[in-house]
Amino acid sequence: MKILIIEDDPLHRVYLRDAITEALPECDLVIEADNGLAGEKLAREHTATHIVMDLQMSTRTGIEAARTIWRERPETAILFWSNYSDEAYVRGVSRIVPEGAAYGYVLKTASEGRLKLALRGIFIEGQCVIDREVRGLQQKSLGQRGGFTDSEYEVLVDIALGLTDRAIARRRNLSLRSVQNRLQQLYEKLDIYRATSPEADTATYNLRARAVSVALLRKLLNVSALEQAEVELGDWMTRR
Amino acid sequence: MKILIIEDDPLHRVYLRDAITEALPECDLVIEADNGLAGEKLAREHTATHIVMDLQMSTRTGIEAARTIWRERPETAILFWSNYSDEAYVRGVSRIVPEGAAYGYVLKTASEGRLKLALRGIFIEGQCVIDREVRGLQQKSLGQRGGFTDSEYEVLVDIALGLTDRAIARRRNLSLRSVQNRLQQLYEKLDIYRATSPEADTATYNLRARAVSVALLRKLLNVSALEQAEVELGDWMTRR
DNA sequence: CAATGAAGTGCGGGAAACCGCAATATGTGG
DNA sequence: CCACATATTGCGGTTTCCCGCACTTCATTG
Repeated sequence: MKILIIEDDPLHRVYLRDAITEALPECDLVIEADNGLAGEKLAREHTATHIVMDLQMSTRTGIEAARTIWRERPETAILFWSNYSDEAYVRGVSRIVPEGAAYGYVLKTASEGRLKLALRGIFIEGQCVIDREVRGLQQKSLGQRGGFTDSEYEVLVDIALGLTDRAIARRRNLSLRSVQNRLQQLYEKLDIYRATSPEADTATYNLRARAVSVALLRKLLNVSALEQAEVELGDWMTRR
Repeated sequence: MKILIIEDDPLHRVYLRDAITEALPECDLVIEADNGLAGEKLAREHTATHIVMDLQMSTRTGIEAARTIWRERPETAILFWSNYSDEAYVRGVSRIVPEGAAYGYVLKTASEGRLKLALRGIFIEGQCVIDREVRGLQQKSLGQRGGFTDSEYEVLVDIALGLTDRAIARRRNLSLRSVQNRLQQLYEKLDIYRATSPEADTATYNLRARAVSVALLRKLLNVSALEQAEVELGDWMTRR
């Protein structure tokens, strides 16, 4: 059994390697890559089917690497081992996981025991192992209560990129008014109103800018999701 | 000689401890804190004058911790050991360093040799040791060329928080028009114009939203700087 | 099939953002 | 003191944002 580690912090890499050899004696080979791109390459060369990776790497995000790897071999088991439980990451992962693939999401703050348990669960038992902290987000983001629909998330990203209502309408094939409707729902759910307390003589917040701000502060968005969206936007702009 | 480590990642903590004991045999005591708040407390109790800390911690940012520590004892030598060289961090640090204090800024990607050299330079020789990658930013941010003045940076933060022009004017004691002028300079420097290529029939970007976006993408702003600014804004709002 | 509800669209208007122009500080060096 | 650059302010006007209101789809359900 062969396991591929994709992780850019060398300290975390040796920690992972140790945890793996202890938790999985049936593993006889551990390969390592220190960025997403190299990870994709190694996965292809070794036809790796068991991978542990960080999200948030320089040359290629974990999400991106996982997507191309899963596109080539959807049965690959991947454990995401990440510092953060931002909604943007969780949403990004659950958006790309193929039907029936075994995967996991555990935080780096988890104990060594939890990590080892997840390793066995995913790679031996073929289960999905998701940390409780992350699980909470996942529920919320897919279910209704307080969560966001995909279309709301879309406009959130679009205004975060700085697009005008009109540009969003063009991009998403909607009327201007529909875009504005979605924005209003978004403002509603983000609770942008309730803004300032005392004399409401003049508004203190620009709604769209404020929405981006609170989305960032509440970890609904993060910068690497933004980077991703930026290149997608670039594609779209040149394509037309 | 006593050294205080403030760092939330346990792996990095032991790595640091090892590097310190190897590079500084004259050091006979190493104390550790795993967040900024605990770090402040330990610094006070031990009257620590030699500190190595991470920026980017949960309970209290490195910047915040350093500020209170330096306020109490400005001659403290602090080495910032960070993952990122975002302009927001560099600007934050150089904003709070007291006159004549020894400090350093080295990236976690630096070799162990560089780290040890910095440790000796700062704690023994009383020098300032700043990594080249960081140095570049520092030049740019303080000097003119392409850099931002403090007032431009201020409005950048304000629009990132979602404030309206009027609200910014009130907060900074300026006229509405002055705020708008600063914004235009900001847009100029961020190169927001040059935006879309072919048919400029309608604008594709909302300037203020786009400005925040590119500032984030170019690491002129980051989320923890935003969080910081958000609480300052909260203070200001209640105070009036 | 009628009823209910959710999402999209058009119209209209008030508020904010964006910006050119010009007058007035403020300040720095000769 | 004057000359010059820089920053601030006011005015006016266009564009975009924000949103209430009314109408249309379209799907779900009893």
